[in-house]
Amino acid sequence: MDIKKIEKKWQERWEKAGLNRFDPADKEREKLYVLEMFSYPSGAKLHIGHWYNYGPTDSYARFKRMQGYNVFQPMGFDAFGLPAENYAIKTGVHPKDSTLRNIETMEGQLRAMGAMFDWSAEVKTCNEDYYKWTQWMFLQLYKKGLAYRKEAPVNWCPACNTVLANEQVVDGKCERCDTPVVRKNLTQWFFKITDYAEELLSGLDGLDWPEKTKSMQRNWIGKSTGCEIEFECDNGEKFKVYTTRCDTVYGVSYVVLAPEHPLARSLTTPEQREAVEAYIDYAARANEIERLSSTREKTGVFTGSYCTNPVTGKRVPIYLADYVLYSYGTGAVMAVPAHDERDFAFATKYGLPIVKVIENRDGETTLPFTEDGLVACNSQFDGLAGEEARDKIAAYIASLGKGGKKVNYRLRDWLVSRQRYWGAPIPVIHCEKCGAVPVPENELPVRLPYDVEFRPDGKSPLAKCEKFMNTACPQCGGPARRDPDTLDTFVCSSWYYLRYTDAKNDRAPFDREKADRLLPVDVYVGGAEHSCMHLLYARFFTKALRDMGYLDFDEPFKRLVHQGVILGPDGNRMSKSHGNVVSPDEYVNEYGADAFRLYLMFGFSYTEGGPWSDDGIKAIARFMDRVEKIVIRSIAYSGNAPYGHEERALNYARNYAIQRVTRDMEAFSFNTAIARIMEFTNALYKYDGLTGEKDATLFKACVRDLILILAPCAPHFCEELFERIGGKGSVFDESYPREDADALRLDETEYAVQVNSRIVCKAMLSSDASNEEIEQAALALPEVAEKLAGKTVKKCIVVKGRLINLIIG
RNA sequence: GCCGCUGUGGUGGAAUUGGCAGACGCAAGGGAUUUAAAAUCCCUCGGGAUAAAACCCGUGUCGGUUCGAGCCCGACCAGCGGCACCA
Repeated sequence: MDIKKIEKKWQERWEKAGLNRFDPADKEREKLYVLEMFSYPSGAKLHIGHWYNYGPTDSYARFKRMQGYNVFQPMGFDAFGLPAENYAIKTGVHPKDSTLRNIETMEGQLRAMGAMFDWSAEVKTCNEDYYKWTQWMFLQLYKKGLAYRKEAPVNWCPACNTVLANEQVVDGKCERCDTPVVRKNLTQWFFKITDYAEELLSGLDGLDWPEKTKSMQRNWIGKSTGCEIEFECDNGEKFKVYTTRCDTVYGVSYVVLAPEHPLARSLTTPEQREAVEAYIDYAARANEIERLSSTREKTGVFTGSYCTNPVTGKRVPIYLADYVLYSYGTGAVMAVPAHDERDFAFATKYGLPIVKVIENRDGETTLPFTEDGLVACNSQFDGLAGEEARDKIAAYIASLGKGGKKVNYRLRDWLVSRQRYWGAPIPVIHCEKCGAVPVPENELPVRLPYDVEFRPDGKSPLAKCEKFMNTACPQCGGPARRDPDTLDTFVCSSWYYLRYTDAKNDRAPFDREKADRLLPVDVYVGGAEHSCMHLLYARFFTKALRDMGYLDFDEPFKRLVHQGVILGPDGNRMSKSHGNVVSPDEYVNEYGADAFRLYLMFGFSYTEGGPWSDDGIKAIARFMDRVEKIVIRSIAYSGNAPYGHEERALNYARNYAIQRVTRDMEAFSFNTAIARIMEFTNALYKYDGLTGEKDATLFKACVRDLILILAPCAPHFCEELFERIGGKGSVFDESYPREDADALRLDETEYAVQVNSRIVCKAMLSSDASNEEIEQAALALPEVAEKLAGKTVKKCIVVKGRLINLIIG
């Protein structure tokens, strides 16, 4: 078979017949939205990871199409982002030019793969017709109060004199120059994802996602139930602390505010002023490496002020320490050194009292004792423990009007500003009179200018482009400046699955009816590295758009599958620096797209991945060769043998294969699906090799089914074979074979016969025998009789169709 | 430190979810065909023991539950991934 020729032939036919497209007019077939995470065009070519993601998933989509679904499988490009910009900085090639060029090659390669992508729905996030709507999304969130601006610390590289994205910070250092990154306060745009923390958490329960991914998201959201407690300072100022251990409130020996806490300075006494200022300065300068270290010694400073524990009435000193995070809870904690390791370390260092108020129920109480125990502090709560103690004490605090139960989340609001060029400009205008004014929707898109100096020199690249920056305030008409920042690329990818449903719409980001019809995505396939970013952001967008009335569903991705990672032959992640990158191209050239896809499907457990090895790729070519040969042989097959034992065996093999392959394809268990197809092929060879008259009708029907069940996994190849045996039109317009339950019902089943749980022999027993009959048959076996000699059967276990176990003694 | 996952032949990986461990392949060895090679086809292929069999051992380690454990429970070891001063 001339692979190159048939690939081209069928790809053209599919395109012409519109076979790859979702048919919106067809209301008969049930829709099925199969989505692969779109491509990131940072390199010019498809790598094995793309193939591994898209090839097998396309086979799944084709399989579902044959099962009668109206399948929608779009593809596009996540085209904004740092790599293109960094490449530009290095080489001088404009990000737009390199990106569009990369997209063009990748698109060609994706088409050559032979996947049934619906290219009529293609999106490229860097094009105006897309980012216009990304900006529109920003404006809707802004209107809804879900986008806001505040000053926040960002990663700053003092050597490059620029802000870095989180992804650019590797082990606390700048990825380009290895300089430790420091924090710097800048005014930034945020999305209020925390408003949805609870729903993002509870919504996970109903999703058909890998448990690992769900637990990562749960962890990331980090719900914690605790208690807020208000402390009043000597000067009358009040602040709240947050604790999950309000049962230890009787043991508070000091309180700590984060150095950034707004009361930090006002609570400082004149004598402490100098030390406090020095400490605040020190904390602000602490670099990422230091901050990341949990073994770092605790530091802090006394403010000079005191406040009162509302439960005990005791006065305790107020400290500042950077082991308290301003961004979590209230930015202030009560310190109970006896029952918290951090407080214990701090109190020990600064000579603060350590007061034990919880006793270990089962043994000695060695401090710090951080587990649940009995309250023991001469209070009305003595003797209570754990949750009960916390409930009662929280209720008591609430009754004092000093706080009460409170839920907190670890999740932070999403910082979306980037001081970068290659992204969607933030559609906001800053006016001296009116402040931050959103760009009116009818003025979108805010175009990203082409001629911009994007080499880093400490300023946002767009800020240096006067033509871009200078504009008029939409509110007062006076001179104003545009926001010089661009949106995080994750904003672009948070709604692309919606745009696919209506990619050409120039009046709206998507049509509600179309979106509601196609969504949610039925199966979403992509790498696990996006567990806490993209997948969480996309869920947030869906929920926010729902609440704004643009959608009618709660979750974007019903089922999620992560393909594994194909590593280099040395077991390391493929990378240029490791020198272990394997290119798919040479294999695709030599063996063809189908063989390469088949090999990826057969050689790995899909969700596991593993080190690349081409050991078996020849075997796949051999397998395809065997299939082709038997198909050709079947064409001239003749014979009219009566339906006998061999025919039944062949028909069994056929139906067994259909049954198992159907199940395995559904489960993304591609390696076993192909193993079953190989077995069926072997059965055909076996039948063919028999002497005597053959049943040509059966044989041809079997060969036809072989082509059909293999078709999703080797599309061009099977189209060609289907045509050879006289099939009309596309094999993908055929129904996927269904197993015949009768053919799978055998008269006799092989049983493993055990005596005292050890296998004695095997026996063919009637399939519809009762347990008693099976037992009798087993007892009649000579091997069993031998073991039984003189002993009695105490128990008999029968597993229908599998084994019988006689317990004797 | 916390959370999660994984551990099966020389090798990639299976195992109907508690029921014959090692499907399907690869590699290896032997044979057929061939002047020869490639290709193709057939046989063997977890370990031990044996002339061969019966038999014994075997799913990271050690225990447990069960008629029966790769699968469930407990403790540990190793590797991978995520989070990490979240009060």
